[in-house]
Amino acid sequence: MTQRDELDKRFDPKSYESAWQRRWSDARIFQAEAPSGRPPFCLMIPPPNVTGKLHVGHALQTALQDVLTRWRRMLGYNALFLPGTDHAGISTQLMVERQLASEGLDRKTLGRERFVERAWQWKDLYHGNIRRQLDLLGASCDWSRERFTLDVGLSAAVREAFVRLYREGLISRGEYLVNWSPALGTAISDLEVEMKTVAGKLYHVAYPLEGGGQVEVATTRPETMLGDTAIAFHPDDERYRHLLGRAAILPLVGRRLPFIADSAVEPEFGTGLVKITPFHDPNDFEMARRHQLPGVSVIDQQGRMTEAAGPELAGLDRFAARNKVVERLREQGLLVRVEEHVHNVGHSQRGGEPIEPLVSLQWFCDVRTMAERALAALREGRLRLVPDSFDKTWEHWLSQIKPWCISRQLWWGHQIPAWSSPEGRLFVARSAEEAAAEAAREGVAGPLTQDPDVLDTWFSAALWPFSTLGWPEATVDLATFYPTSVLVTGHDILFFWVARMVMTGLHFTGQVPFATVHPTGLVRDAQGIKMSKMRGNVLDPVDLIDEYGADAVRFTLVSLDSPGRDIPLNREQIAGYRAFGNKIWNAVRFALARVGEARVEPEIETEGLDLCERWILSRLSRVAAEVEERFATFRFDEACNRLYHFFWGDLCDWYIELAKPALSGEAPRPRTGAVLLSVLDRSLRLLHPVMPFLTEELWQRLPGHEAVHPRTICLAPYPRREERWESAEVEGRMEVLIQTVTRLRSLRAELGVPPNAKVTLYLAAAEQETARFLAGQEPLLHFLGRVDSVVFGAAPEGARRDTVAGVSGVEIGLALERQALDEHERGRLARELAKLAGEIARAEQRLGDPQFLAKAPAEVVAGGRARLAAMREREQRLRDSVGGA
RNA sequence: GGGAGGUUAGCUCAGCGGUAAGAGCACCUGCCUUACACGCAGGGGGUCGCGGGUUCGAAUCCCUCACCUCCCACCA
Repeated sequence: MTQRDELDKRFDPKSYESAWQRRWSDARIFQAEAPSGRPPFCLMIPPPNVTGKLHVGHALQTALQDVLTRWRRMLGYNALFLPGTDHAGISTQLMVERQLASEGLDRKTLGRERFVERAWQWKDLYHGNIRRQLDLLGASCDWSRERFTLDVGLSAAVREAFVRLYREGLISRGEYLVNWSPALGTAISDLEVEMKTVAGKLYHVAYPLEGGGQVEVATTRPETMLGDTAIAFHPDDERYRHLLGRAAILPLVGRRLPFIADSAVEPEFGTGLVKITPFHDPNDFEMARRHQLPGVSVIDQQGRMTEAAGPELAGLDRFAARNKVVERLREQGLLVRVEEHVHNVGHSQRGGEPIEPLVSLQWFCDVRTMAERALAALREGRLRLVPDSFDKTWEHWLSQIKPWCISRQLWWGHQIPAWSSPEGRLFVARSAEEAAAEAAREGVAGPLTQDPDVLDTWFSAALWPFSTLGWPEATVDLATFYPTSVLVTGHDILFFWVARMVMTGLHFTGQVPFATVHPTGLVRDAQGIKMSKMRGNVLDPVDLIDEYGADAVRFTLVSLDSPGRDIPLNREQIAGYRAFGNKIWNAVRFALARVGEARVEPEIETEGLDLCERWILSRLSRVAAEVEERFATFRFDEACNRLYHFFWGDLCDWYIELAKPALSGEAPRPRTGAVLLSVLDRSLRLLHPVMPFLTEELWQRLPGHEAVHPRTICLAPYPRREERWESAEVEGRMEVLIQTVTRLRSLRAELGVPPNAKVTLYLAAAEQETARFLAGQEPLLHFLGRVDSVVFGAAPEGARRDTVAGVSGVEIGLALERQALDEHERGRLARELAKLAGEIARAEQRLGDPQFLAKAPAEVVAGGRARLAAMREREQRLRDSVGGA
């Protein structure tokens, strides 16, 4: 693509991030093919609210989705990351209503048609925001395939699905008790009800018995008693059995309440008698059905008392009515007592107020058989949740699923494709024309009116994996990309969305819509506390990107995705990964300045290379294998960890340092520059799915990168394991060098040798071969250990000596002027000695245990012996140091 | 009431039978060593929630308890 010249000393993500997103977009790099000869990889975005703003949870999911997509794309898949947005019925409608209110308007006066127009304007106004934010994050979406849940195609899919389910008898309309949100003015599904623990009161009320006497009934909602139609007790409850066939008189109203026996009653609670209010309590509704009891609606859709509640209360808010009822009962001496009572009350998730169970005419979807198939899919392994910790939750929820209330009394959404005639005949059809035609066929005259309700937003979301690809039409996209590959989404919408997609997917396409689901945790603040506006601990991804760059934000989020865990996000960590970006930047800057005419080589063989080059290639192959394995198993945290330590530890701390003498001509080695460039090329490619911008920016500047891919790193092959590069022997030898240098540095620091002091290093190795090897590394020892001369052989009397940890038989010594150990150092050595003595004792005991020798594997025993020997050697050295001072 | 997960360094978390327990950040010491002070080198710090058990060997497996999170749930 485009290449710029100088690599600025300053690492500034802003200088290239948005530019690359634009170039990728202009070049249509992320546009998927259909049809295609390549294997498909397809991932659908969980459509965010079209008028919303992305939060860090979205950023996390998007980053993970994009890592998977970019990784597969680089592996040669025909990758599709399909973006889109959701019309989000309730919340969008609320936003538009709020806007209207600020203009002194409300939706009722505006009328439905104009209100919906306003909502579309609102949608158009905000629509671009989501894309802008996804672009900032670096999401490699195919925007030519963007969808919106309320667009023409998806609306057609929704009507098709509805009509089919209706004709199959799985969707029906009826009057049932539903969760009603008075604030929103609509029914909501069970999932949208949130239980909250509240401190309430339990009122004990005396109900007079017909023919004298009274019984005591306990209730938390006295206002509903006006709708009582019976009193129930447990069938085994001896105390009340004699009441069967008798009746009580409802206070304040005077209605006759028969007694019924039902095992749903808990005899231990209260008095063991329950007042039955069929139309305002779900239990009572069920009980009333079992006993053919009538119901009375005493609360309306605004949460106010109805005429049926009597003239005094009619029109009063339900909570005001509660007080009034209590007052009247007290006056009449029927209030026995009131106790404090902590209990759970269902609240409307969106509206926030206590829901009111009430009876209304709604549409329901019977999902039992679909749920069974969704359960079977998981049990049979056609669907996998990774991690599988949600399997049980899935099982539990789906196996006791109840009908889904899919109608909403809103205006923004998919209007239900059902029309009724003046006489009330119902015609469910894909369009008004189809409904009219059907009515005509049936000889029904008169104008048809469409059901005013809209569908639950999750109904259209449930079709997302296939509706976005053109279903119900048999499109090329559908054939190419369905079923999709992976779904990544927050575990909080497992039931709202994932389970429903699986159900509808199986029902309409016969296939699980995705083979694998990766439920992510919720992003929390640094202390692990949920982010909320009220607490003021919300981090806005756009701010974070502005401050640290998208790559750092992505790397942080992705590296925190541990299985089944929530994600604690803090700025320090992001700053740490921005520093990693800076490290990468500078490593490349170093290489560009030093490699001369060398170029990236698409293929590299280890023949003729020196140890250092063979070592870094061996490490590179291993990290490629590890990363591939971790990506494939959704261990993004571990993948990031390996990449980070490989690049910073192996590549920068060691290889680049080791390459310095070679590149400056002090200790030339064959092809160091080419290896360095080629390793950087592969490293950038390995990192690209997580840090797309930085890696593209730098990769484009590597001389010879065009040989890997002519245009972009996005399409360059993802590096894989190269077994021919791997060598345990090479890594073992390098380990000797690394440990020797490390020990030398420690010794210098421990002895307080100034950085610029002239020092002679004495080096002795027990094994000939090791000695020869170290002798060959002399120039590197000078450079890395900052010593002036190296003498091979035992250190002279009086020198400070030490053994190299982890490498038996290598001894180093520093010839220094004799000086007394200071207190600090003496203390340190004494402590180390004591610790070592303890460890030696433990190791000796273990190795002396016949049980251990007999039962532990030979390698473990051998390893223990070797370690013991090394510890004894070190102990001796330490004694010498302390004693010799 | 049922279920799931957690309790490891000051903080946030990895590790989940092999015996010296890891990372990042924070902290301490010394360094602007010719890529990087968003850096380099060195270092301190943990009886792996408590108590039992299994095992030659347990942070890792089993059990009890404690505390914390979350999900589901019709004691009015």
